[in-house]
Amino acid sequence: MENKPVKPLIKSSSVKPRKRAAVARTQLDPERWVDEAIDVLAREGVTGLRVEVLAKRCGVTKGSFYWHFKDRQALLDTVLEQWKIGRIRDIEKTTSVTTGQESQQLHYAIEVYGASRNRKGMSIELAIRDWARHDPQAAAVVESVDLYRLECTRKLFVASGMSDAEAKSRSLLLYACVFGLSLMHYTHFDDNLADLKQRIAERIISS
Amino acid sequence: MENKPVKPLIKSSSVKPRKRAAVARTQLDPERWVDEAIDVLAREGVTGLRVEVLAKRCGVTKGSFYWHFKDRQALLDTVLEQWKIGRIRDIEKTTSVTTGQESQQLHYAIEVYGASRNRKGMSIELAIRDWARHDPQAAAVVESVDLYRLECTRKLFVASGMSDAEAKSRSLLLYACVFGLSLMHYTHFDDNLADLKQRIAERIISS
DNA sequence: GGAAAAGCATACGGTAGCGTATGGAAAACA
DNA sequence: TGTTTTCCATACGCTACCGTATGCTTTTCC
Repeated sequence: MENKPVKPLIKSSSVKPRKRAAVARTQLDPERWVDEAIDVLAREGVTGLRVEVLAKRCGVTKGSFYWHFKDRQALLDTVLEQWKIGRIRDIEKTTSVTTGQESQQLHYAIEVYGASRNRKGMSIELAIRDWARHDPQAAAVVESVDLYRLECTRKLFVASGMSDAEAKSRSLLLYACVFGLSLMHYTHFDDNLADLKQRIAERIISS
Repeated sequence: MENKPVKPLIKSSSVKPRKRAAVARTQLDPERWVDEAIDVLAREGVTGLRVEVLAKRCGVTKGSFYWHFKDRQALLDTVLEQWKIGRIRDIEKTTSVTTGQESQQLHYAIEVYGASRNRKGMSIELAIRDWARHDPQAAAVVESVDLYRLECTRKLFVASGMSDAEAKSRSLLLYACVFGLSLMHYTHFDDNLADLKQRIAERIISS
């Protein structure tokens, strides 16, 4: 008995090109909401993801939000789904091999996560993992992403000549270390962190 | 111009033994509040740490809370401080060496954090680390604990015959891996997780 | 150009949370 | 026993949220 119009959570990205590109009254599509949501998520965690706060960031009121989304949970679902899609795409890009370069590829994978330019990506990662501690749905998404990642790097280790069991353990060690490092505060542990990281990467990858 | 009585945040644990051990109206000391707070923190994170919720768990109203603590922040401060003290004490216990057994000690350190019996301890750890992402004060506490831990295991690696630089990198790798693993969802990655963990521990510790 | 739909604003009711004010009961003290 | 502290309950004002209802304005479509 829905008396409200059907609200596509993600507008079928097909058509409906808006005639006016620049307009006073901003026309929002759900993607905009999701983008802002992920930004807030990175900064404040899932508990900071509040409808009215988001609306203010978008320059509208919640009247708009509740037109695009059924409720707050619907937004959260979309955020999770979008994150998952983005991660899978990213993993494939990061671990696509040019045969014989598996070691470099693995080093690159580590580097990517540690890079300071990727701070926001890691913030999202951590926020979602914290979210997953209380939310089964988020946990399921994290698990699927984890398994996909682990599988991709496992293949790289195997391709570089390791046994399957060893490759699996290295794969797990790699990601555990990457996320663990982003969780720690070790800036003042040593004055040559680059060397430290280099040694760690070697330990994870080299035979 | 404080018209309120001075409220010791942590009661000078000296005296004032209550005559009646079992009494209808529960007499609460701040320790009780902190214990409950840490429990809630483990379950729900710092944002779930709300005064009235806590009061209900203690079987009182917030009137009691605001007698023991100036405000919510005062409780949070105490929680952080108590956690820090507990961690330092724990680290010393875990890494106190009987010379010649450094390797075993390091294996034990890894095991302790991964153990399922220690689930709550790890939940607190993760909750506080997430807290530290938004709160400089929590970040400072985490950093001091991290540096202390890193230093303790570093000594163990050195004692087992490694160079200082190598010991530092192993120390960092050890804790990063421990925390990283607790952040991941890899249960279905392999059907022999014990073997996987064993290999990882070896990789971290052995020369 | 007029009807229909899309997109948003405004206003409302309701809950949960923080912190204060104040009073009352129980314990300690004298 | 009477007074003073301790400790807690109750009641209040305030803010930040969520979700709904309703109406206004702009597009879209015929």
